[in-house]
Amino acid sequence: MGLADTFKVLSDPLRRNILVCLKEGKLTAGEIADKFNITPAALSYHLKLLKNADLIMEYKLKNYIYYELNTSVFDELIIWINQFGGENNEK
Amino acid sequence: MGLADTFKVLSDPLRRNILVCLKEGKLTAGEIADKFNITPAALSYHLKLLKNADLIMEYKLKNYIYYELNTSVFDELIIWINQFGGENNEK
DNA sequence: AATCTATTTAAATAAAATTTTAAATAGGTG
DNA sequence: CACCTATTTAAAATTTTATTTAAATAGATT
Repeated sequence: MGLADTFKVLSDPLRRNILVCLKEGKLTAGEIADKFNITPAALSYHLKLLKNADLIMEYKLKNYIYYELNTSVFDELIIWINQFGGENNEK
Repeated sequence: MGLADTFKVLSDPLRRNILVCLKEGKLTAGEIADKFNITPAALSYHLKLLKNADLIMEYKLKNYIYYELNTSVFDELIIWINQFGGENNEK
């Protein structure tokens, strides 16, 4: 829950790819697991990290758990990066 | 040497702080080690990772090794982040 | 040349992150 | 209610990453 967690969570390629998948819309844990070659338990671990870092949100429906993107945390990240001179990011 | 390495390298707080230090200008390995409570060998390890990820450059002068920032790699990072909707980053 | 200073490299160790396996939970369905 | 499906949790095993310790390198100083 902070910049440090955001960077840490984004350092894993699988977790970044999960976020990319979720751009299209919400998915259940099972649907995400199908897209990647990973066991449900391992996926659950990554989803928990993403959720703790506020990069995704979850809600239950029937006996599924849906996950969806939460992009608001990226703002903090951009601010950190921009301290190194964000002049070239206009376009 | 790619987006994956950039994220991985930035996931460590010490390494991020080293980059922040280097905003002010170049520093020798020793000067950096003084700013943080870390042994020269451990620092050297982190500097190597930062260098491999193209986040810093080094050059030798006398028997010192100077390190300086290379911010160009951040562009790639911004592009990745902006796929999630960079509308709010105008200001 | 001998030695000192700054730094790196290598090997061993320690710590942290990830995966696996097995068991638990919780909500639908027959 | 007994059972199936989706998912999580917990503990152990594995893998990856970081630190320590000791030795090596390279250039400066005497």
